[in-house]
Amino acid sequence: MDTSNTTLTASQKKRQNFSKKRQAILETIRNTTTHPTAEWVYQTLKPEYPDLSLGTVYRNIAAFKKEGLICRAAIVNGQERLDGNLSAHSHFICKECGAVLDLYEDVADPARNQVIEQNYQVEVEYQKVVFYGKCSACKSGSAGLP
Amino acid sequence: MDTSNTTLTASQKKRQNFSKKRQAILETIRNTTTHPTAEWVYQTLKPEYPDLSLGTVYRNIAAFKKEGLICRAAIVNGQERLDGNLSAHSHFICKECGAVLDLYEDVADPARNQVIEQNYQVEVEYQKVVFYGKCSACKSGSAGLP
DNA sequence: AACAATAATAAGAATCATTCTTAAATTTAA
DNA sequence: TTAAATTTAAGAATGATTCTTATTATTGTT
Repeated sequence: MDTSNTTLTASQKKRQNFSKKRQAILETIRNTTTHPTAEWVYQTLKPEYPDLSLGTVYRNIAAFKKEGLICRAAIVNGQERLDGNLSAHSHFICKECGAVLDLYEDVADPARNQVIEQNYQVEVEYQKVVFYGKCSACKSGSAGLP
Repeated sequence: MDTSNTTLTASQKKRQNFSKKRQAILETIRNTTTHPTAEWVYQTLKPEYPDLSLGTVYRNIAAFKKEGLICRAAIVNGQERLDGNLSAHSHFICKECGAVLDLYEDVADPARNQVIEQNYQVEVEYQKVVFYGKCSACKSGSAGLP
């Protein structure tokens, strides 16, 4: 059924032609390790794209997540924190200022998922380990929401 | 100053005299392993307390969390899932139906927190491990939001 | 370039979980 | 029982996110 020629589906075409704003939203998320909120992305791009709307940021974030280009790092104080880094890593969340840090220590026990699957008759796709506490800045009292 | 007599602070007194509704909200959360939402608690108690208001459920949940009587198991589909079980355990979240299961396998590595603290100059208070996938019901296609 | 089809956008309304306000009702202390 | 403090119901307000709609931009095709 027509799968061997060079015709692209509408969805494939769409993906090849990112608009400037869409591309900028993705790059902004990829180029930071702050695990930003949608609002932060919007405020960051607003100067360069004065007619950018918050709805566009949210709509593209939803699309990127569906396409697997970005993912959710966490929800902190009711706001989703995004992550453009898809490599396996875990996070530290500062309970005081809300900072989300990347941790690259090995925290996943490969044998563990199998044990869980057997003990509960579930299918484990992935797991997340999140550490909570105070970041170095908040430990020393030099706080301020990043 | 004045700490050795039997006088109780206002806050301590308050805690001794739970209203019926307040007590019922706490017991409802404690007596289920479904990790309910505030709305579920409300709907569950409404028949027995016809004049219960959702605001009362939310207000008491906030108080219980602050007092450490209950905690948050997770946020699933934008809703907080509560946990009256304060013992150390982790959770499995079904990506399909949103079920939150308790896992009692040992997943916390005591040495790990120290490594994280040293490597990042942070203060780790606790960590959470959450497994994501399909629960046994959703694996076999017999779904239905619990 | 001009056209039609498709996709992306800005603006703002709508939604949904949660929090807040207020006035009334209940409980407590004395 | 009376006054002070607490708790509540009801519903308004909030805040993050999603949806709607009309407009604009882009693409593929002549």
